[in-house]
Amino acid sequence: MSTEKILLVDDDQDILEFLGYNIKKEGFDVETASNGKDAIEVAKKFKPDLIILDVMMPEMDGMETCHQMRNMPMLKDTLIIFLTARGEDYSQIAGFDAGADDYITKPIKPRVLVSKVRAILRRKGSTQEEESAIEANGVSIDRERYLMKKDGVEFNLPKKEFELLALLMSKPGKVFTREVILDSVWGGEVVVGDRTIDVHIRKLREKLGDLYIKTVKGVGYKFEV
Amino acid sequence: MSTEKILLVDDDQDILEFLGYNIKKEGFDVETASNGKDAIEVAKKFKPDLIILDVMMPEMDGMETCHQMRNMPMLKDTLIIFLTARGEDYSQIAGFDAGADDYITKPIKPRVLVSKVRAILRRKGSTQEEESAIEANGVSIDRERYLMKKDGVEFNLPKKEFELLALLMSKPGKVFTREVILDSVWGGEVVVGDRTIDVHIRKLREKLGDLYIKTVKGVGYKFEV
DNA sequence: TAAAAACTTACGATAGCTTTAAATGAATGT
DNA sequence: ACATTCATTTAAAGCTATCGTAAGTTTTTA
Repeated sequence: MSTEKILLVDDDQDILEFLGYNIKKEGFDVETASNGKDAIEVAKKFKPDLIILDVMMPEMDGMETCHQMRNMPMLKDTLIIFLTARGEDYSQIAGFDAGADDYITKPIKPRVLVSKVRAILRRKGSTQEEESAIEANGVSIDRERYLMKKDGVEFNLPKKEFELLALLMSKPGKVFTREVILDSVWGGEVVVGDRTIDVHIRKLREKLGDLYIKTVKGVGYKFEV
Repeated sequence: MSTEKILLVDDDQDILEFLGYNIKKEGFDVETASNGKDAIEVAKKFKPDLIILDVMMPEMDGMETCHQMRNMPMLKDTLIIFLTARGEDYSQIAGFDAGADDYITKPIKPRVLVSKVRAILRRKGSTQEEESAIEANGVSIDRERYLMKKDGVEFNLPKKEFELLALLMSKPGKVFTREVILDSVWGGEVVVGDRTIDVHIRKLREKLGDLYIKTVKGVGYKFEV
C-alpha cells in the first residue's frame, strides 16, 4: 500500500501550514491549495485519495468546489471532508448533499483530524478487499495475522524480521538494495548501520533455512524463486 | 429488510403529529414520545433504528436524553438525529459530543427531514452488517444479550472488556493495532493512554485464560485461533 | 593476494508489554 | 442519603523480547 495522498484546501495560510505539518508528520503525502479553483487544478494532477476542504472560502466556497469535483469522473471516488467553523449556520451541513463524506468543526485538534482521516480512509479501504497474504516457494506470509508459514507450519516473527521478509517476498526474485531496505523497513529518518540488516537477514535464515534468502554481493538481498 | 422504526420525540404535540404523519406516509414505522423519560421507556421496548430528538424540552432536554441513551447497550447502535431551532445557541451543537449522529434545524420541511432520514439510515446500513453472535475457539459472544460464553458457561463482561473482546473476535486471527483498538472501542476523540488497553487485555485474560488473546509486540493484539 | 563485502557471535540498551496498586467515578444496595 | 461494590483509568515499577552495535571471522571480487 503506497502512502495516501491528501489535498488540503483552505484560504488561511496559517491553517494550511498547521494542518499540513501535522498530517505530513503522520506519514501522509500532502499537497495544499488556497482556493477552490486551485484546488481543482491541483486535484487533477495530484489525484489525492482524500480532500480536506474548508467550507468558507472567498470566491468559490467549499460546497461549490465539492460540487464541481463530484462531477469530474477522475475525482468521483475521492473522499471529501468538510471543514466548518463551529457556530456557522448549520444549513451548511447540507454539505452532505453536496457530496461530502464527512466533516469536522473548527477549531481542530490535530489528533482528532488525523484520527478522522485514518478512520475515513480505512472505511474506504475496507470496501476494496485487500490481499494480505503472499506466497512463494512454500513460504507464505499473512500480513493481517502477522504470521509466517513454512511447509504448513506457522511461525511468529518479530516485527522487523517480518517486515523485512514481507518486503523481500513482495517481489520474489527481485534484488532489494540495502538503501531500499532501510527506507522501507526502518523508515526514512532512522539511522541504523548496514550491519543491522545483516543480522536480521541472519535471523530470518535461521528460521527459514539458508535456501530462501540470497545475498547478491555489492547489491543487496533477494527472496529466491 | 423490514420497515425501519423511527422514534419521534418532541414536547410540542403539533410538531409530533405533523412530522409523524409525514414520515409514516413514506413507509416508516413511527412511535412518538413527548419527553425524555418517556422516550427512553418507549425506546427500550420499541427498539427503533433511528430516534429524532428535540433538543429543547422541559425537564430532561434532548442532549441529556441522548447521553443516557448512548449509555444503554441496547441503544448503543441506534442513530440519533437532533432537532434544533435555528438561531439557538450553537454550543448546542456540542450535541455531537453527546452522541448525536446528525441534526436538523427547525423550521423543518417534511421533504428535507425525510431525505435526511433516508440518507442517514443508508449510511448506517452500509457500515453495519454485523452478526450479533460470534464464536471461535470455544468462546462465544452475543452482542444482543451482552454475554460471553466460555465452554458453555456464561459470563457477563463490563462494557469496555466486552467491546474489546468483540472487536478482537470480529476477525479471529487478525492483529488489531492499538490505534485501531482505541478508535473502535473508545472512539476517535477520546484520549486514553495505551496502558489502558493493556489493563483491559489483562482483565480479559484473567477471565478467559491466557490461551486466547495473544500479544504481537510492536503491532497489537489478536484473538488466537 | 589484498581489499571489500558479508557473516557470525555475543552483549548491552531499550521499547514495549505486563503487573500491581491505587485514585476516580459510576452503579447498586441499604 | 449513605455506604458499598464494581468499572475504568492512570501511575509506577518490573520484565523481557527485540533491536542495534561492536569486533572478529569468513567469503567474494578484482
